[in-house]
Amino acid sequence: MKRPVSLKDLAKELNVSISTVSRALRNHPDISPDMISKVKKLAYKYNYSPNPLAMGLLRQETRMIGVIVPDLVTHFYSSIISGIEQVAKQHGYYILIASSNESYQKEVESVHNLLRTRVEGLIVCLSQETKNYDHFNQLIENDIPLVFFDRVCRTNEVPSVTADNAEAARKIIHHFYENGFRRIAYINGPDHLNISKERLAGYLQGLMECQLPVDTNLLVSCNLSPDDAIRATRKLLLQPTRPDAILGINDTVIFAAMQEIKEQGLQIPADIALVGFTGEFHSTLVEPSLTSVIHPTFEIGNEAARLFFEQVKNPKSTVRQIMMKTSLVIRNSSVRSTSNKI
Amino acid sequence: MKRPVSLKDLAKELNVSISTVSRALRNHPDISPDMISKVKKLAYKYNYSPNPLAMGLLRQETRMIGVIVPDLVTHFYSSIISGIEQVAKQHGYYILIASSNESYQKEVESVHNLLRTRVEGLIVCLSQETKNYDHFNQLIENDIPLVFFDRVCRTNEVPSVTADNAEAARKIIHHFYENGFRRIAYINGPDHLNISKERLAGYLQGLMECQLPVDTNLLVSCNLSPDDAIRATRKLLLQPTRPDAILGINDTVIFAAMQEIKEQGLQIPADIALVGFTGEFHSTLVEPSLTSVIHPTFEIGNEAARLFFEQVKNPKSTVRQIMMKTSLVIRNSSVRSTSNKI
DNA sequence: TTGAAAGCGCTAACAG
DNA sequence: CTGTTAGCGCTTTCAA
Repeated sequence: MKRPVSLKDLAKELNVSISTVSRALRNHPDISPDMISKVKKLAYKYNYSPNPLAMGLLRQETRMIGVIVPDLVTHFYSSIISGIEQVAKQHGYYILIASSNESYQKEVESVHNLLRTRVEGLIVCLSQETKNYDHFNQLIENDIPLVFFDRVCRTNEVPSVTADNAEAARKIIHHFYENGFRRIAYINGPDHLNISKERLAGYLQGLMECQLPVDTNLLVSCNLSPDDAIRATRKLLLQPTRPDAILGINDTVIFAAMQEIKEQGLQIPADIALVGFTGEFHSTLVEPSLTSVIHPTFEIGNEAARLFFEQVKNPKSTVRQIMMKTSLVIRNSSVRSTSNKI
Repeated sequence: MKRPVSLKDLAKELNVSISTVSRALRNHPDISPDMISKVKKLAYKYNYSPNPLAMGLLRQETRMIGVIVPDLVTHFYSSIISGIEQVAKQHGYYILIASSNESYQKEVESVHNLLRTRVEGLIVCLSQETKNYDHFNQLIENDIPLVFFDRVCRTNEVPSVTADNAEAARKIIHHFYENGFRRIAYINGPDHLNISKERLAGYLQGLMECQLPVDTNLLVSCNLSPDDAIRATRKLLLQPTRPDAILGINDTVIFAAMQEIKEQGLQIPADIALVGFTGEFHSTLVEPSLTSVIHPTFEIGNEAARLFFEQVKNPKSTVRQIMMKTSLVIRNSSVRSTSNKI
């Protein structure tokens, strides 16, 4: 792999100085028009492009953003990443992606590795294990741009974009209620996550508004793995009076629940109705199709990136928290009727 | 965002020269033990880490790999990316991901952008539109490491890793045959893609081995979008004698077919059996669960990265083509029986 | 055992 | 209008 052409190479061939070439390429007013065109022609011929390492060194900027997500293979995250990438590209930035695999340990490592490679800042969704947030100190203290999305922390110091989780959960309860469901269970995620707290709050508020009693037997938690979700589902199904509807903290969890419910020979939604969160692609393909809260993932990515660039431009910019509206897409898993919806 | 500490900073604080610090940090034998420990202690205190831009400039290496995929949101690609990342990490490399969105135009742009950022090479899966391969000339001519996976081209000059598509398709035909299906249709992808050609070859060979006639009415093509797959499926269902089994070039296509078949009130597999390719995650969740050829995606990524580093180490290394074995996972969509499999 | 200087590719201030 | 010089952070001769 031979060296790409440099300004020096061009300068030598034209018998001018490096700075002349540099200036010509950037249309500096001091340079004569024919010098400019001569230089540009040669640059084009050798398809010269400036070395970003040299530029980075000079300007102290790498034009790279580090992005840390809990996993890479969920549609939710890949779609958000696409959204981030779009805005990054518009600004001439690239993104470096690291996956924490839902592990605190790996998240901490990723932060350090990314920082070592001199990304200009980080856009992060916390791992489900993460309860200690000290690994972000270095960023915050040094005014290194940082944005959280979905699973957030330190919201006083760090801008973030989240979905309106409480409102979404609240709407789901109303939807269940309107469709005749009364014993509504909730499979929650780890307690320390903001998404768990917010969705739980919405669940409780929804129950209250519908004047349904809060039955703690209908409230179970799981880590976000399918296996643990199955365990949680079993626990619910073992109740003396079974729930007639289940809300899951996300689609992965609710898919697992669905599997277990079918396994036990129960009908959805006749015996138990289901609603999920985040709207994974296959919601439409399962049988019955899954009612789900759709998150505007691509836009969440867009907004996160925009918040990021706000900080790049102005390190002391105000810490904004953006909340995105979700929408409830009603499919067959939560509606008892003869005329099925999509 | 203040500047990270540099060797210079450390040198100044210790009243020694920059080179001493540099050497001490790398345990150079010339440096006295206590100098070494003094330097290291300070470096640790300020958590110094070498500036990769400076290193890159010096060594002419960026330790970055460009990866171009048709899309980011399919499990198939994200899983391959994870596989690439794992090996890259072991070598201390980062990956820069670009998505072509199945567009030739965007693929060409991505190649140039990535090259501009001085990635050390590229790992690529061609977009479905790509028929002209000139944008890889620059890489090939300059011995810049390049590896293709899944959808490949110029296999004489460029190493690649693919699945054994022909064999996989052949096995599917036998599977259909053994389960009593005789009119086996195939929804193929764009003709110019190697995966289309290879899977078609396997399909034809399989038919021959089972002594089934080749009926060109049962052979349709589509671009890989769900909409076009639905169109192709309709065409098949309109045949005077309907196929009793359909093989799809990938799972996206077969999911679309599944939707359309259900739409028309036909039963799977009673009326029509289905088998897909690539084993997307939701194969197990659809009803009936989908028989599918599973690709070892993570390992494909691993191998692609290994081929990449072979070239990094030895630019003139032999051009190897790696073919990965697939496995046929039999589920309900292709088996007529009372006792259902998973 | 340590320091000085050059150079990787580039820009910008300062001279002509 | 163009050239020279210094410097971004680092390693590596060459000197001391």
